Formats: sequence, C-alpha cells, structure tokens
Amino acid sequence: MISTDHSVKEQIVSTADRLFYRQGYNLTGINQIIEEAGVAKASLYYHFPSKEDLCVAYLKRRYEKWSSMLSRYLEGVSDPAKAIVRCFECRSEYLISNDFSGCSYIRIIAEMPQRSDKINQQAVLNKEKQHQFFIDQVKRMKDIPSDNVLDLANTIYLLFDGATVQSQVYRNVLPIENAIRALQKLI
Amino acid sequence: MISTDHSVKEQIVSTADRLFYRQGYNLTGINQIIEEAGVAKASLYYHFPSKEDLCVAYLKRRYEKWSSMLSRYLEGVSDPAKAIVRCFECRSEYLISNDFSGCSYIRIIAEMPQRSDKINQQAVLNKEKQHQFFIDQVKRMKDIPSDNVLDLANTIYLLFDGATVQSQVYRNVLPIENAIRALQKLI
DNA sequence: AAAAATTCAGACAAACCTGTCTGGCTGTAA
DNA sequence: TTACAGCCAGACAGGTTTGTCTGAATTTTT
Repeated sequence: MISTDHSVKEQIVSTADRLFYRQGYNLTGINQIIEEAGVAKASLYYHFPSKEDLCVAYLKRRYEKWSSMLSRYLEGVSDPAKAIVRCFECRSEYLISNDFSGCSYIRIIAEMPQRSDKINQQAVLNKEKQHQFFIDQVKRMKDIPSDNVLDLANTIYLLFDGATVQSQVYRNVLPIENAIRALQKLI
Repeated sequence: MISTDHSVKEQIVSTADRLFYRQGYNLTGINQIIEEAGVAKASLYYHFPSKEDLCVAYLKRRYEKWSSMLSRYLEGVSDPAKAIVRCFECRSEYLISNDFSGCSYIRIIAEMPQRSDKINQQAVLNKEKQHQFFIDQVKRMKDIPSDNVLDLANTIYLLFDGATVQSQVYRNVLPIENAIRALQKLI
C-alpha cells in the first residue's frame, strides 16, 4: 500500500507538475497527464476528485521544490542581508532550470481570475510565505529601525516579483541581476 | 460603409478586450464574444482571420487604453520625477477600474508559454514601451550620472511590474503604495 | 482465506472549442 | 443596373475537454 500508493500518486503529481508549469494549467489536459504519467484515468480520479484538486497539489509541490532549493542556497549563510541576495541568486537558477516559466502562483492567478476557490487560496498562501521570508530576514538585520522593517521587506518583495515576471517575459536573467544591484543599494 | 464597418469591428474588439482581460484568453470562447458583441460569427472571421489575430488587436487596444489614461495623468506635469510617481498613481486607478486584472501583456505570456508567435511578440513589444517610458523620464532628470540612468530606470521598472502583479494577487493597491514609497527614496 | 484497497484499459456522455461554409440580406459605388 | 463590400443566422466538421462508468486484475490488510 505504501510503496504502490507512493509510486502511482507520485507519478501523477510529478507529471502534472511538469506539464502545468511548462504549458500552463488550461492548456494541459487530463488525458495528456495520464498518458505521460503512464497511469489509468481511473487511477488519477481515484487520488484526485477533480483537476482542480490536482492543481492544488501542483502548487504545493512547486512550493516544496522552491523551498528545498532555497534551503540549499542558504546553507552556511547567517547574515540576513547575504541571505536575501542568495534568495535572488537562487531565483536565477530556479528560472534557468525551469525554462523561464516564471512564478507558478502568479501564473495560476493570471490564468484563473475568478476567485474564492481552492486554487487561488493556495496560490495566495504560497505567495505570503515568500513575503514572510523577506520580513523574517529584514527583522534579523541590525541597524534597521523597527518602523522601517516592513517597508524594506515590502520593497524587496516587489523587486523579487518584478524580477521573476520580467525574467519570464524576456526569457533571461538580466532582470534578476538588475534586482540584485538595486538590492545592494538598499541593504 | 464607414459607420457600419466601424460599428461592428469596434464592437468585436471592445467585447473581446473586456472578456479576454476579465476572464483570460484561454477561458474566453469565440462564441461568447460574438454573442455578447451581438454580431455574427462570419462577421468576426471577416475582420479577423483567427482568434490569435483578435488577441493581437486586444493587446494593442490595451496599450491604447493605458497610454491615453497615462497621458491624462501627465497633463501639466513637467518634472520627470513627478511624472514617474504619477505613472504609478495612474497604475493604481487603472487596476481599480479594471477589477485588479493585472497586466494584460504579462498575463498573456503566462497563459501561452510557447514563443515565437504573433501574440508573444506583441506582448513583449508593449512591455518594452513601458520600459522605455521609464528610461525616457530618468534621462530627463537632472543630477543623475549618465552611467546610472539605466540602472535607475530598470529598478523603477522592476517596482512597476512587481506592484502590478502583487496588486492582482492580493486584489488591492497596497503594493502600489509600497512601490511609491520606495520610489520616493530613489528619486 | 476473506475482505478491502488500488490499479488497469478504455468506452462513454455531454459539453465545449475553433474555424468553415451556405445562403441570403442590405447599402453603396461604379 | 451591376457589382461588391459588409453583415446576418446558423448548421456543420472535426477535434478537444472533464469526468463517469464498467468490469476485471492485482495488491495489501485483516
């Protein structure tokens, strides 16, 4: 039960993750997912009641991938200012290794503008975690007056999303490099 | 001939503009467009060979709308630093009056990741015009060393896209206000 | 061994999609 | 008057979509 459950369900999620991220949610059909995953359609609907639920699993998976990659980039880094720069450097590698597909949370919101459903809630939740990361780092920085912490974190967060989106648009990491230069004047 | 031609084609484009921007390109069907526009399907395909071509017209229309709105915001403004702030204030009203649908160029690229077609070219072209606006304004600013012009313009451009995207995600204009605060420390 | 959970292949339903085509109507231009 | 541009309604083709269902096989748990 454990090994088979893991194998089939894992195969479905990882295939959906790859296709949703590369092609977009609306342009990826269930039939393509099951074909490339090598599983039966009934197996997919056994684990996920609907495509929508599979999408939520996809967004969670994206966060896990980003999060573990970021952890690797932060190994041995104790200075919070350095950690923020490393986060942007991580973003650069993340986008390169994912064919400049941008931010999955932003993209899913761009694709499905109607709100109040599971998908949008998960996307916004994930984005808030990114926001919180910058708040946490700035709080750890010395000589930042406490009433400026949120402002600085928000500015960094704006640069982060701007750089991610522009890297997707132009298909290169120059916007990330621009953001890092801007960062270094701020912190 | 002139009035009828204008009336029907214009009706198609303005309806497509509204629906593509609100619902997204892939979730909007030709049938919904012709129904809400009150025109025949043959009329739509008389003016536009394909949905793709209609989308290009939509992107051009979006630029016209943004551009004319920005011009109103810049009336009587001669100081370039003030013009940049006004551009962000304009963005705030633009997003509010469009139900926080974000940037149509970014969204279309997010929806259709495959490149080298007319749609992506038009989207990138429109984004480059936004970029160029900031470059032009920064160039007009006094006491900016010429080798810092591009860096400053790029930073502002990053804040602009970051604020636009986050306003769409969170459905409010707080990110724009954050960006304006960051701006005022830069210029 | 019996029961329950998991997986399979694939048909099927009902709805949608883009784009084409038929055939006819109207108004303007030559 | 003839010709053509513009527009109409709607059928149609050929494909796609998500999700359901059948019925059987396999694995795991009890």
